[in-house]
Amino acid sequence: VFVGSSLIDMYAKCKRLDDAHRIFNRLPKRNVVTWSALIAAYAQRGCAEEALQLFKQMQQEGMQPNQVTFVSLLKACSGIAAQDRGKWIHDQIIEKGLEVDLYIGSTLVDLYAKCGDFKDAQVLFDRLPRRDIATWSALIAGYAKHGYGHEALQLFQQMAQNGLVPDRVTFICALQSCSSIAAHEHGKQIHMQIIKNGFESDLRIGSSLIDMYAKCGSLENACVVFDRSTKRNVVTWSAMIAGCALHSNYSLALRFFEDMQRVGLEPNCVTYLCLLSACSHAGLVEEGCVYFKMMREDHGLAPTLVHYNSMADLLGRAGFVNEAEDLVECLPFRPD
RNA sequence: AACGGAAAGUAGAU
Repeated sequence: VFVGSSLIDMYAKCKRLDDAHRIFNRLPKRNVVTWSALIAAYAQRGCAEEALQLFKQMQQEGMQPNQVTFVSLLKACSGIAAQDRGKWIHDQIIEKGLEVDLYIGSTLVDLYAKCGDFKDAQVLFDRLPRRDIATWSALIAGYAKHGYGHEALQLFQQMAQNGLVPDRVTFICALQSCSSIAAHEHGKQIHMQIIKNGFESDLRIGSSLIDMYAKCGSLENACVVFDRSTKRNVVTWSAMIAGCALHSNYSLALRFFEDMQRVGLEPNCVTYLCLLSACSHAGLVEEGCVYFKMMREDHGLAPTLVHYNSMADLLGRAGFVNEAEDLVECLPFRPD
């Protein structure tokens, strides 16, 4: 049973869910870990229906779920914002008296927050006997995701008052909260805390900082963060190009686009989207068309629906309404 | 042997 469960986990972590399920079907003996491993695998890959289906099958066979099983099931529900299904799982958790579990509590907060039900999320949060940094982050991220930047930042401060030290995830959530409401001063303060906590060289924190400053109106500070950074990857550069686009600074965007290639980095789909956005904001139709071609011809990147959308935006903004219409009609995708 | 907070950081329109 141990070997079988490990095999399922291994195949799942190699993204080979079919093989994981095949192993599962062939096992002569299964315990709660075996079931939970496969349910977790589906939940993590966003296959909520499969996870819930397995749970029903598990119950039919009389196998009792444990904390881990429930956490994975809740995650499956929150992944597709299925509050009704989540509530159904929640009821069973209450029946078993498992709501007090730290992981289950945090995942429940995450579920309600992701679904935008802040009333239930808050009530639950308040009655949990144990909370850690992930519990707080789940609520903060939920508020930030739904555009409640002020509430998110307030919680972030409250968390510190409760003696909890933010980690990378919490900092990124806090920075995103600042971005969403252009809270420049809060952003600067959080930046100082990041330095104090030694996270400034983190790649993800770095691009979040660039994004935050640009969205808070300071392309200058975004450039300062970029210049001071010691590690940069394609996301760092793309965040910078996105910032230039937001500030309608096409020439600077182009300079970053060229420099990133000079240091040996390949632009990806998002990089091109940032660049197209820069062209669009600057009204540079010809340049935009050049880059649209270049992404396939020079970098082997097939334009996706969002790239076509961006081109339609570019043409439409510049007054080429007919051309934009033609583009939408010839779309190799279903338009959204 | 299985589990929680980041769409794990960057992009369009509104």
